[in-house]
Amino acid sequence: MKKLPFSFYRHDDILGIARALMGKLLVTVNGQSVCSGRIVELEAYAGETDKASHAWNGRRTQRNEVMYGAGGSAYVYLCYGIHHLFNVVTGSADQPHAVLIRALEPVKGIAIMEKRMKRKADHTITRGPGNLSKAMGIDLRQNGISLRSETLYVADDGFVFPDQLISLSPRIGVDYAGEDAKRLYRFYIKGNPFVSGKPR
DNA sequence: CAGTGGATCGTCT
DNA sequence: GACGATCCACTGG
Repeated sequence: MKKLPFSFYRHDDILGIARALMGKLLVTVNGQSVCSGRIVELEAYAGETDKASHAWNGRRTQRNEVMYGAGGSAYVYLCYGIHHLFNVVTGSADQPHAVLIRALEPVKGIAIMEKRMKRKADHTITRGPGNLSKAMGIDLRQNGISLRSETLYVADDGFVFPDQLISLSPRIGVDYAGEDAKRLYRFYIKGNPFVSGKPR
């Protein structure tokens, strides 16, 4: 079980990185509490040329500043005033690519997740970007930190999903993005109950 | 089931 | 002052 090296993130093949992140482990550590989950759904956001991205057309604000740093850090922001959405920043410096993590299959720390969610674990406990952040204890405090931190990291335990299990679709909730909304930038595991949306 | 609307607040105009 | 890379409860069929 190894933390991914920065070289994993710091190049501009955003779709290649997205594909490679499928099946990796997201880990959070809070004191004695360790939680981890396997990535089963995500979306790529292709920087300045992608209308669905916060960095579209070179948009650069206090909020999305971390996207413009070199890959390998966390971009967390608040959505609808309620949900924290967790992104993996990728690309070389000034190349504001990111991958939104949308669903995990819980691996460790399920009792801790239940406590955070105030309910019993089921297939929805880490389903959807808002839910997984809450279950994993991710919020704005993690914005900008390294993905090789003690308290937050992405790891490879050798597990790989075969290509035949991976499906592509348009991204969720980006209808405003015109032609870019049609891009097949969402990756998910076929039939996995932790994947958001309707089964397909 | 599908469709609708409320929650709730940091961020940008 | 408006709105969002969401979620869930609630409605009606």
